[in-house]
Amino acid sequence: MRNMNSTDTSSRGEQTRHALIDAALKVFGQAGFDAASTRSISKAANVNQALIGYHFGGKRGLYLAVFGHILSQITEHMAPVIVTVSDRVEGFSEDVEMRRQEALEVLIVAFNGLIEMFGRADSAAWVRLIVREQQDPTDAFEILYEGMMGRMMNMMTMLVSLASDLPEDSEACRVRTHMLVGQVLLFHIARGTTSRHLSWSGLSPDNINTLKEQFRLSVEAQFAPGAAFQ
Amino acid sequence: MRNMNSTDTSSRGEQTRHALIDAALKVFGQAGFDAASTRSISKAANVNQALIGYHFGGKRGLYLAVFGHILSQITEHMAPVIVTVSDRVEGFSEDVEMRRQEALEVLIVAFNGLIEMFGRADSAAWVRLIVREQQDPTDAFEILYEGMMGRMMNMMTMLVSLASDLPEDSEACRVRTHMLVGQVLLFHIARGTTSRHLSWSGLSPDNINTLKEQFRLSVEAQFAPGAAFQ
DNA sequence: GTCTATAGTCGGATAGAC
DNA sequence: GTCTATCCGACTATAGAC
Repeated sequence: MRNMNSTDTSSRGEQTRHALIDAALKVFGQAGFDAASTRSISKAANVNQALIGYHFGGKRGLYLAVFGHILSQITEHMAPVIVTVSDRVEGFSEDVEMRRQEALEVLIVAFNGLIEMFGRADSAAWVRLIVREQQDPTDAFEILYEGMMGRMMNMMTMLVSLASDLPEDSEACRVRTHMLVGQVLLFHIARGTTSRHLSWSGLSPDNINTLKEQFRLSVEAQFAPGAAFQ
Repeated sequence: MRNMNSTDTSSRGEQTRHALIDAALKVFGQAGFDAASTRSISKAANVNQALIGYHFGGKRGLYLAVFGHILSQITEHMAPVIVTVSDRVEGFSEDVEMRRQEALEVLIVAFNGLIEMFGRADSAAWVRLIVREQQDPTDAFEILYEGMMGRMMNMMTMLVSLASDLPEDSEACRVRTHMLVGQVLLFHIARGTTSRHLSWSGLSPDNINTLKEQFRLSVEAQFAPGAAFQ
């Protein structure tokens, strides 16, 4: 029954690694790096505490491995969105007004991808970890930013530029892109205020749809041909 | 030289309390509740470690006292804004279109107050603490929400309602208000991404002005009479 | 109200048997 | 690769002198 092939991803060691990363994601997300103890993580993973040292070199190594895992999950989810965007950008019209309209549509598609990703049930733990890292970024944040987030921000900036009159490399364009991201992400970041002000507990599929709908309305107004989007 | 009056706010004990709260604000903000040690706080405050127990009952008590301090600072800063808003709302025109325009102006004033408050140099430490509490709120967050943030969110919601066709108690109105807050706050919350994507280190007065300017443009577009703000 | 000293706890790491 | 046992440092809280 046991598979001796060392490349088998279900070998005993691999199972242990997976169990630890999975448990660490939850425990680190819940408690933060310092408050999370290796004892509680190993207990949640049903694995011996000493194995954290063996497999990851220590608590910090496990933490970084968790971010590697988050990166692969985000990449997996956003890859199709990025492909769609790339494809459609290539086919954009030569006509300025038409291109703006096309870019706006693609922009909404891209942000919907973002909203859906963070609407996934298992993303709540990621968000906590990412938000904590944002406060003062360490190597763990580098993994995410270099691996995916930077690319995504640049893609969004390009779409904002194409959907407006702002040059892609202008500060205004980047600021406005950041603001759009803020419109979406605050619901995930500021759980405390969200749940009280909106009486939303967590983010149900209904809540996600409301978010997408209201975001679309907001963006369409901001990028309307007549809008003072200079 | 020494003042024996027990109501004197500069008595030795008061000085100690202040020094501890001040140091705790910085250290808790930097490291988070668990990673911050009472030793490092008392050292930063130039005060004996045992005095945390004496004055605040323990580490947790000091943490709550810090939030009380943040609340008083926020209240102090936002009080004049709230007064201005209240005054101007009372004088709003009967005419629907005019009132929308007036409400939009006041809305921008209110948000500028928010932007300025979080632009203050000393607010960086608050933001860290507030963001951490948002993840899973405790008594400390209650202090802020009950004391100020809930009131502010309701005020913003009222202004959004008056500046649009959305009923004040509708979900859409609250969601859109939340999105506006997100547009502003992400710059403070997501330092890691902000600094990389915008090449902003911290938030200089120039950055704050850019923020206010771009926010105004965004809001004017969203609330333009022709906009699909249903 | 302040200080020193310490009790009591817990956490991360690791040696060494299997 | 896994497990037990343990070391050792760091932490909070507090007793008790001043």
